[in-house]
Amino acid sequence: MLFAPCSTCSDAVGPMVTLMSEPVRVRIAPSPTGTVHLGLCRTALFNWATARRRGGKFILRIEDTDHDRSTAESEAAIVEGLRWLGLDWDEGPDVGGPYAPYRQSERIERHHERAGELLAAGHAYRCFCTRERLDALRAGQEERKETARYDGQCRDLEPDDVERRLAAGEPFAVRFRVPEGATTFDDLVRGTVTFAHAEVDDWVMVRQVGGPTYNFVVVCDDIDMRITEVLRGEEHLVNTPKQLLLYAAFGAPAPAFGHLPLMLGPNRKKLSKRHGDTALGDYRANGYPREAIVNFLCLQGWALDGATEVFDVATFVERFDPRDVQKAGAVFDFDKFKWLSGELIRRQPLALVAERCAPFVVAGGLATEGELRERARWFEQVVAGEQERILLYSDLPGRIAHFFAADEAVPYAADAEAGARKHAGRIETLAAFRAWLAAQDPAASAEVLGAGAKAFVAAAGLKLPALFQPLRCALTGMAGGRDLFDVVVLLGREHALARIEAAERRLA
RNA sequence: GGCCCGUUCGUCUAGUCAGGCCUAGGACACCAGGUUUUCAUCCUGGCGACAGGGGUUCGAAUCCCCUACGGGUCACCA
Repeated sequence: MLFAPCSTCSDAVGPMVTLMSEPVRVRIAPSPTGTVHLGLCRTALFNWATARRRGGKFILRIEDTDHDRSTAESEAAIVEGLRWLGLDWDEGPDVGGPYAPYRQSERIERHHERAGELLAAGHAYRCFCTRERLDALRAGQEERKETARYDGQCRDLEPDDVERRLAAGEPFAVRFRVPEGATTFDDLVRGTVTFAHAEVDDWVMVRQVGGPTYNFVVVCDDIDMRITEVLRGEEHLVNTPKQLLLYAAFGAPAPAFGHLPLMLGPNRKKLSKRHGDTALGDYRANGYPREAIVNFLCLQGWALDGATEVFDVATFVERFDPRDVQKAGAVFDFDKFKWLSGELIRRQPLALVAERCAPFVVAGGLATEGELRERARWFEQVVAGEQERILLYSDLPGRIAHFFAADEAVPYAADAEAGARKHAGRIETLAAFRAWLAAQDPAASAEVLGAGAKAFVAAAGLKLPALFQPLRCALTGMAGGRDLFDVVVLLGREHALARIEAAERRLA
């Protein structure tokens, strides 16, 4: 439908808006009960991409209805962690928005109000059953190998009876009255899914003590916040009929649902702490670039074109469609994650890599932040030689520690020293090379020194390793690594000479 | 156990909706070469999968059914 152009504000806004499909509103609704799990990050990423791609809104809502387990620290960690990944939200507890508050614990009154509506309309009923009775009921059902479910004892109490018990102050829970029939919905990821209502229990919406439960508040809030699409983990698939029934009871349009495949551990079960790190903070602390984390998370259940593995988040936003998401669970491949990390680091600008590595160098005790800043150009050159060799930012300190060592005490790795000692004439060769190096122009470049060194070796009638292996050990104490003359230049000639002289004693 | 979902190389996946373009493509890992003073990068090659069985069809990884296996979920947790 088209609107007649408004005379006072006649631009394209009116018609444009109506021509576009209704703006999508998606959300991520974590419970602040622990560390920021990678599964949450992926769900957030997919929802965020949905909103950004289609010009909609992405909302952060904190599900802290479990008072005992929810903490402010955890909420802060979620906000901080998701932002660190590069996600942003249009509405949330920290940024506000038109449907505030965005913390469920602050919406309790509204939930009670909504429960009252369902009670009044007969879609819900009060249940006076005690915990003991329910426990006994379940125990009996389990013993007879029956499906544990509520037996409907309070489903059709006489109104008088209810009044009397209320007046007597008997505590009650509110249960949803599940109707006969079945619920079918079109899952964005899985296609048509059907649940028979006989399988859906008359579940508790409001506890006797402790307030409204998840399945109830999530729907209340999603309705109030005008959520149009729900992308969440597959563990929620079985909750969907309960929630759809609630939308129907409220007479509210239901959002589209899409259930993402679970992220699995090597044991093919839900990724858990037992089989490696699951918290975003672990990867962050281990030196994974945020870009690699995002890229890898994209690859868990989704593929760009089946061939391109490395891509940026803008490309993901441009191309992501929940309908392309894989249905089967994805086993978390730690090796590939690490490979991707290295791949991303190699593509980053040198200055950025240096900046990201610096904290790890400081934490490794090699230098202070101030020292690195003072020698920023030098440090960048040090990083330059390692950029293509490290997989994680945290790999750097171990690889460049020798630059910070005392010349006479460069730690020699066993394989480096063994390689050096293979050469019988090593001491003489090193001494001769030291004399040669001392005679070179102190400002000579690595290229010039390298070419000169090769000529030196040839003139001495040696093979290249006869010089390079002992020399590499002398300068770096390592068996492999960057161009040796880069090391000489970075070290400064005096230090290089001192290290060679020390090696002449240490390798004797 | 009931219900629901799923099943392509060891792993992540393309191809499945619109059956022939698939003697099933890419990536990680692994193996073998090459490049490099060394290590890493990089290049080349190799290994390696449509869970099984029926059907529909001229033709099935793709559609249908059954079986097997795997996962999720069965709370007054979220």
